[in-house]
Amino acid sequence: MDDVAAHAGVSRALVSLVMRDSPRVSDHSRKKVLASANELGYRPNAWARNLASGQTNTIGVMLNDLHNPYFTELAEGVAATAAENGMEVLITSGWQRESGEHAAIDTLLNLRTDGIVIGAARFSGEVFDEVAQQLPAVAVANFQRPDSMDTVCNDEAHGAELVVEHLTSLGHDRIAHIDAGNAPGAPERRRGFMSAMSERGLAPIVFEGDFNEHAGRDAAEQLMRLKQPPTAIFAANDLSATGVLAHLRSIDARVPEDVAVVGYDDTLLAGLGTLSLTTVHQPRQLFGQRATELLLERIKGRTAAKHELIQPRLVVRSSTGPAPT
Amino acid sequence: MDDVAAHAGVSRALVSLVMRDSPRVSDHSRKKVLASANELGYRPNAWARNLASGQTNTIGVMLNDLHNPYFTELAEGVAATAAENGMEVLITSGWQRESGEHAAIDTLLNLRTDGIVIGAARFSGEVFDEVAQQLPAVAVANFQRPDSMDTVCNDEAHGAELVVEHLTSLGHDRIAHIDAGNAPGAPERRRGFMSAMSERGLAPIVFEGDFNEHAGRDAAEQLMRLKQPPTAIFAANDLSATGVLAHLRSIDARVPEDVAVVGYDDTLLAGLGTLSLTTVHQPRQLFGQRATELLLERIKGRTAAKHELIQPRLVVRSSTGPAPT
DNA sequence: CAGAAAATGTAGAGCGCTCTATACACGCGC
DNA sequence: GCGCGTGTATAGAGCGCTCTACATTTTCTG
Repeated sequence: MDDVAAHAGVSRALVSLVMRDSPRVSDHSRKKVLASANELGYRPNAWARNLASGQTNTIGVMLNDLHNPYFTELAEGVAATAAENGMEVLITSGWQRESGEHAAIDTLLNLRTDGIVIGAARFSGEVFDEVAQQLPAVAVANFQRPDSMDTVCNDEAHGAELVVEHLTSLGHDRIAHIDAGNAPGAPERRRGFMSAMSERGLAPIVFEGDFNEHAGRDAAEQLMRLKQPPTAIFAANDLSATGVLAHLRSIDARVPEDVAVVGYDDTLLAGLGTLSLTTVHQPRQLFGQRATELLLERIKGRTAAKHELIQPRLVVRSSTGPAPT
Repeated sequence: MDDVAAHAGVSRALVSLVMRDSPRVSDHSRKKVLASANELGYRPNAWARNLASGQTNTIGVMLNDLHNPYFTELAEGVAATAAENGMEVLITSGWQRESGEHAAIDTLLNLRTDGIVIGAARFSGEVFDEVAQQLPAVAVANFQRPDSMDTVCNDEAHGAELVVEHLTSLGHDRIAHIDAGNAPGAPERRRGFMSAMSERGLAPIVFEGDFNEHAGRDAAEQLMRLKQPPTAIFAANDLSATGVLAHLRSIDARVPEDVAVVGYDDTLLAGLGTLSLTTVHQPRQLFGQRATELLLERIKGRTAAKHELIQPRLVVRSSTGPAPT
């Protein structure tokens, strides 16, 4: 910076003002400085800048798992909203290990970004509290709702209810749900399914499963061996639904004529022509947007915790149809 | 840091040594300082540390697109190798826009991370040169091979050759390739296919396509309307192959008895029981590992550019079988 | 055309750390 | 008792920037 100042024949302070786009600089000086900077290949040092200014203009995003589209779309929403507000985004990932998550959050805390978005749920409540105590933070898709930070969640239960509503309106009454045990989000989906069914006076059939294809296939096999097999199967997620479809195809059951199948998440899979799966869509980018907005409020000084619930919507494709009569 | 020093009754320099795990500190002092730091909730400020030390102990990873598993697995490989070497990883994404890529790389350059891994290919050669001039850098999956930085590429052509070899060994001789125009990697796959075919004295059939399901379906439709339809179809990637499968199913052609189908990339899709696609697997984590290793060499002072080619391997599943006689 | 207000530029004290040089204490051999 | 090496601790000068307070110049106003 000193070199640029000398080259342009001005003070270091002026160069600093130019680099920060201050309006307090005349056009003439600005051009002169910019030209010198360009000529010398000068680029402000972020570490020095942030140290001196005490702020980073950066939002840290800590993701549990980069492979999961859920989190990457969340990050995309954060990035878009951050960009609108002139902030940058730095991402760290826990690579699916809890130790990794701790390292990732530590990196961000050491960096003292202006705020942190946490897209992961493996931490215990105390960790959330500890993080929140150090920096403005908001957790996404975390069902613990720590009161020390804001949260943004999808209304899983409502998604399940939408499915039940859709299927019953098509005349289905023997509806089975293949769940995913205690995996994140699964208990909420199960509860939503069960209460939506009982509200309609229907007996909820729940089979144990998981968030993968194999589990879907196994559960479907058991379900179709029942004396009265269900006319509709609501799988834990799209992948699990894929397993269900595979089994149904193997026993020559027609979809949706004999059995209707519903997934959850609206992943790439669901949209494939071969599967064309009715599923529940979550506006995942919106999660990132709301999270960032809440974070910006926090950065500006709000302290009371806010908890938001985002509503999913049903995407009807050709894996569901009227119940067989 | 001053507070911790005062609390522990030592100098600031000693606290600094303790925080950096220096061996030059007695056990007694170390414990005392650590206890004080813990009590006061002290956490070293990364900005100040990096500014003063002139190094960041951090590798920056710039990805074109976080949604693409290709890049996220690359990043995972980088993270793993970086961790082994005691370095941290910070990720920025270009969100599929060129302007985004520039912002992402600028963030990293301003941060002056110890090195940069670039997992994106939209830049012009000059941008690569400019980046390489400022920081040690390595580009992955970039087919331009700028001589200013190291590169790690997958040997796409070889992957295509593996496919041809597999199919011809099964007796296929009318093999069609659905390509993906000039999308990254596609020209290399096409060239590999064509040369492998001609080497074996076979006429390469190439149809225009893209890296998506729709293109695969359209091309398959045209291919199967030929007077002599191919007995094997090698799609541009798994997604495109999914489209091929969908069309074949719609015209009741059996896979692999009537037509063999091969994808590329070995994504989640290929492994699904319903599709069970023979495909080409790329060791994507290995890319990240090699990239990081090259980068560490650069950081240590190597200046001559290295270009590595990583070999893919064929994963045979049930979408390929002996050619119909 | 004086005087105030606005516009523009500058000096210099930090920001929170690292790192070189140096100090001090201790035990060793001669 | 001296010099020496070894193990620990410290002082203090930066790292490259920002920001407050102030200086200087230009413009506006009656």
